[in-house]
Amino acid sequence: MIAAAFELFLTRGFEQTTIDDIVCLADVGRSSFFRYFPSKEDVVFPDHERCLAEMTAFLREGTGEEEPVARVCDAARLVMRMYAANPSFAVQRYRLTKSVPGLRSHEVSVVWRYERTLADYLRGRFAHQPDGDLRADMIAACVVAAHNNALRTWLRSGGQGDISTQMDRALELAQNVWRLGEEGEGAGQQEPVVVLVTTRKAPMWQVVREIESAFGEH
Amino acid sequence: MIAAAFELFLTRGFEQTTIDDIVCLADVGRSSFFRYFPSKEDVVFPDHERCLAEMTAFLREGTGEEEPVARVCDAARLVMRMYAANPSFAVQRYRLTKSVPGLRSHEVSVVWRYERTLADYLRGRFAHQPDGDLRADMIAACVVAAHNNALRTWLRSGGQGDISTQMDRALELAQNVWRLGEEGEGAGQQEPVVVLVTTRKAPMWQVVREIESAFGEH
DNA sequence: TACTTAGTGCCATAGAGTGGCACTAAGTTC
DNA sequence: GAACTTAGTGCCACTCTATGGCACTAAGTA
Repeated sequence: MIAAAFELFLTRGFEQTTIDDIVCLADVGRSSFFRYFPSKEDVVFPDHERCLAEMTAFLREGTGEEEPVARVCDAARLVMRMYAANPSFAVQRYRLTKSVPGLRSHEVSVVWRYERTLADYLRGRFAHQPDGDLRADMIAACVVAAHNNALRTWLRSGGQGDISTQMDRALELAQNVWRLGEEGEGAGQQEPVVVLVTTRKAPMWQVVREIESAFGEH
Repeated sequence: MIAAAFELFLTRGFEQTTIDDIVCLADVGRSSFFRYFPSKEDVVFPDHERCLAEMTAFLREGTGEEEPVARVCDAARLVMRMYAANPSFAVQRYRLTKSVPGLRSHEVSVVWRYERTLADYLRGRFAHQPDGDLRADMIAACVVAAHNNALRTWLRSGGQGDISTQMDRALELAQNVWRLGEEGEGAGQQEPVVVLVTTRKAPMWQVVREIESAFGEH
């Protein structure tokens, strides 16, 4: 059915293809189509449901000791692998999705479910932190954006070359942004820290005066 | 029509309400409905199209001198103000959207258009930077996530109190994360900076020694 | 042989969304 | 003032998605 659907979608277009056309070509009954795919759009994304379940399981099976951001990055890589497992199919689907608004919005809501899955995991990990929910949502959004950026770059190039190196670069950037953020805030609230920022050109007497005023009565 | 639709949606449910029901109650013709709203879902989000146009215009009318991240945060505030202009309507819509999957996915694709608008603006501003597109996508995703987090918190509380303070907090966190990221990379390469990190408990002689070693021959 | 159970196909139905046609009300041109 | 555009509206017919009910087959089971 998937093969038949794609053949028709790519030749005569998505809207121009009816369910009847597909089931005729695939030689199955009309109701069988809807038994496997909830809607016409779903035949274009047949493996997302399974991948989403994998991601949920992957995040659940952690020990709770892992670095949270690294964990969601690894979870995002599951989606990447699903695309990379079948490059030509992925590229065909990308071109189709790009040109059909209905498919695009369907894909967007699928992506949103991935993002919610990641965010819910992070919310659990950040439950103790102040602004934990906010940070969780932002990090999840960041990771998904990085993932999609790398994925789309690869898809635009026709599925040539290696995705994983570009994906690593993108996810690493996301990870760095949030690693720096956590160190700066987390440690800062436990114990007061004095940070002096100046240039080498500053005269020493001025540096010493700034230190004295920062330390106060000490 | 909007009032009639919401009255029916809230009493008997979204799926249980047909277009005929709405146009009967509103006393208009059936085709008039589709002349104003492309789909049944769109009657729930009547002002997003206008708001999206406002956001596009706001980002276009900039001089190009503004801090990019601050600019997209201000753009996000346009959406907030649209919700805040009519709190009771916003809360009704929130409860409706939360419970109807079809409306939820429709809202998600609307949010996606906002995110793309912000990302496209940032891509333009970061055109010269390495990884500009990637950073643009991630920042846009972050800002949207922060905005939605604050907005949903406010909507869950029933639209009570002031959104803008919570929104400021959320957007400021997003801004800080990306400001720190840029300073660390961009400014750090232009001029060497000495950063001294220590605690108040450290004895002064040790602080001075660390300063001397940091400044070296100076 | 009779009885479940999963999988399938066929049929009827509701309802979304599209397009065509006619009508009205307003302004416009001659 | 009469004929003519133009926007806005209502009505109607039609296509297609999606749902649900019913019957049939095949395979295993008592």
